[in-house]
Order: sequence, then C-alpha cells, then structure tokens
Amino acid sequence: MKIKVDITDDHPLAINGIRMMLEGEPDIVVCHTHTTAGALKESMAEERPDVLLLDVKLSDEPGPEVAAFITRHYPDVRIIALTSLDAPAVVKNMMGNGCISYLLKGTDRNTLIEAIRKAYFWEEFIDPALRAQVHYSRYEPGNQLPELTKREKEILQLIVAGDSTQEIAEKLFISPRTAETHRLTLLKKLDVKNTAGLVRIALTLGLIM
Amino acid sequence: MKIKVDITDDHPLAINGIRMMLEGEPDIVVCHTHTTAGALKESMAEERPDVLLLDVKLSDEPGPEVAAFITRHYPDVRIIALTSLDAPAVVKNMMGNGCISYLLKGTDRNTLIEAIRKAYFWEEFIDPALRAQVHYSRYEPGNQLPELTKREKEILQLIVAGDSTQEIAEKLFISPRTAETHRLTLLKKLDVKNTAGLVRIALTLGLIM
DNA sequence: AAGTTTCTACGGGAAAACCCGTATTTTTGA
DNA sequence: TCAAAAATACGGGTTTTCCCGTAGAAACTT
Repeated sequence: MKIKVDITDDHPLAINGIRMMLEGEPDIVVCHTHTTAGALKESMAEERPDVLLLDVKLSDEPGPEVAAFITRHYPDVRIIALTSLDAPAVVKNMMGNGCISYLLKGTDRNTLIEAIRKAYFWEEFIDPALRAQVHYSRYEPGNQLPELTKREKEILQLIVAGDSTQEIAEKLFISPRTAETHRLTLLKKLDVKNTAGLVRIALTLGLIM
Repeated sequence: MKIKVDITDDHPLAINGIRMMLEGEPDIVVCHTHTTAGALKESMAEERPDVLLLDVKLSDEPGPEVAAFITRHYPDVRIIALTSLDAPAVVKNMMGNGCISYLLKGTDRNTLIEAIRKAYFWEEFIDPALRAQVHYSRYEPGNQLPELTKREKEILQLIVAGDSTQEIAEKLFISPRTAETHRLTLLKKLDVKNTAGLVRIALTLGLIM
C-alpha cells in the first residue's frame, strides 16, 4: 500500500517540482494536485489522501484557514505545510491549525521524502532550517492567530492598499470612528503596534488577497 | 544549436519544476541552475546562456539589481523575469532593468516554452495574465524605480520592522528630524503616500532582506 | 579642486494614527 | 429565543506621521 499524497500549490511550476522529486519512490504515489483551495476542498469531499502537501499562500484562501478546515473535517489527513515563508508567526499559525510538519520550499528531495514518511506515521517534522528559531507544537493553546472577521479583513486590505482611516470610512460608508475602531482591533488581534506591522503581517501571512 | 537556458531561483523545487517542463524539448537545453545571485554571477563570468530565467526574489540580492547587473555586463543574455508577484510596480521595475519578458510562476508549460523561444529571437513576452494591467517596455525612460541609498535602505528596513521615527533615530544614533527626512525621501522616491505603502513596496519588491 | 550626492538637521504646522474608555444596534448560532 | 459575536459609533486625549520649506557637513566623483 503506497502513501497517497495530494499537492496543493497555486504554482504549477512548484507542483511539477514536487512531483518530480517524488517520482521513482516505491512507497509514495501522487494522487491529486490542485492549484486552489476550492479545488482541493471539492477533491477532498470525494477522496482523501494520506498526506497533503499544502502551500501556505493560495490565491483564493489563506493557508491557515485551509489547514483549519481540513483538520476539522478530515482529521485523518496529515498536512505538511510547504512554503517559502520562514516567518515564525507563519509557522506558528500553520502548526497551530493542525499541520503536522512544516517545510520550506528550499527543501531538498531527501528531506521532503523523509517528512512524508514521518507524516504518514503521524510524526512531526520541522524544517531543519527552522528548528533553531521555532519550537511550536500542534494544537498548543495560543498558537492560532485570532481569526479576523469579514469586516476586519476588508479594513486590513484597504490599509495595506494605503488608504487612510478617512478614506476607508468613505469607501465602506461607515463613520471614521468605526473604521478607527476596526483598525485598533486589528492592532490588538495581530499583536503589532502600528500600521507597518499590520501591512507586514497581512502580506507575509497572506491574510489578505 | 539548442537554446541554452540557465535558471536562477532560490527554491530547488521551482528549479526542478521548470527543468521538468523543459525536458523533452528538442531545441532547448538547461545548462546551469543556481539558487543565489552570487552563484549566478560566478557562473556567468565563466559561461553565458542564451536565456536566463530569473526569479525576482532571491535570498542574497533584490531581483531588479541582479537584472541590472546582468544587462550591464552581459547584454547578450535575454532575461526572463519569473515570479509569483504580479504587482505592476515589480513588473515595471524588472522590465525597466532590462528583462525582455515577465512570467508568473503559475505559467503553464506551453507559455514558458513560447516565451523562451521568443526571447531567443529578442521578442518581448509578458504573461497573458498581466497584459491587461501592464504595458511597459524595456528601457523606457522612467521605468526604473529610483535607487535607494544605503542609509535609506536601513531606514526602510526599520520602518518595515515596525519602528517609529523616534526608535529609528535612537537605533541609528541620529536626530529624529534626520530619520524623518529619510522617511519623507523614501515616500517621494517610492511614490507612495504613507507608511503602509512603504512596507508594501519594500516587501513585494524585495527591496529589503 | 570643483561639483554632485548623501547624510545630516531644523522650524512650524496640519493630518493621521494611536490609546484609553463606553455603548447601541445588528447578526449569528446554539 | 436568548446569549454571544460582530459591526457600529463617540469623547477626549497623546503621539506620530506627513508636508512644506531650508541648509550645513561629509563623502564620493571627475
């Protein structure tokens, strides 16, 4: 019985790269590949892999949310987060949402295969390049970044786009005070101290699209 | 005579993916692959490819600077910028620094091969997904983003990290007014109107590392 | 040696962001 | 249907950013 692997990444190039790395392994077979969270979810409703290689940054949904969805609905699937982002906050967030492993895209063939085999037996695996700075475990309380509401995401998106509180208020037909309240809520939820922090977190975590 | 292609990307996965896509093409051969700007430059000193597939975000140097270097020193090499970033400013900056084509990493096999063949004959190729929003040509005056000075990069880095003007001044042992002056210069040079814009540009263009 | 760029620094003021609160209405979910 | 969560909004203040300027000193080009 081979280990069934699905790959979700919005770059066909990356999917090809991974597929190539796994080719020729006797105990691993790539079943489905998807480029969007939507396609992944549809596919999962039909058939589940043993291991899912999941890119953190997809075009239609933030990685942590996808991970949370899969974990909640299909707890048998081992999710390996795969990304070029090495920000500790991202790792923390993916692991906190049920991923069993975290790999950087700079990962070589052997490491990738080792991680897949370990994941199959529910063994955690963090990229060696990250072990020094990160030591989070799955489901550890407080590891999830607080979820943002729909409105907060809208506000965040406009902040990243460079809009002032005043402009945001006009675009969303709300009072500037309300826009400001949302802004302050974002600062607290994301635990940053100013606009720069909001933009940085939003871009590196793919919280906005 | 085959078209000699070099690939530079800091993700081995992506390199593998591209290599796989080009495999089996009778008129294309992948010669060298590199994961850093440094390795690329060393290799170029020895032997030049016809076409260089260049990732915009490398670990050791911003893509636009690498492109400018190659264009200046080896004008015979056709550079195809390859990235997941679809921000117009990034495209503008790469094209303005001598790249002949710009592809997104979501590119499929056929598009990639077409772009390489066109590049070989010095024909421009912009990703179809970008043509609507972007229409810049090589060397068009004003397409380069102004270069930042060493000090300005330092300041920008601290701004992205979330430091206030006051904190920047303390860290760099300069007057807050000086830090502020640098900040205003950055706003003007990068043509954004506030801190959010500075952080966004810095992160998406890889201006800081 | 002269010119250019970079780094430094300030005055003065307007605008925006940040930081405490509190509080009503609307929406959502158990 | 009733409690929780989300979205709305304001008072009153401090801090920071933004926007005009100007300008000397230091560091490189040529």
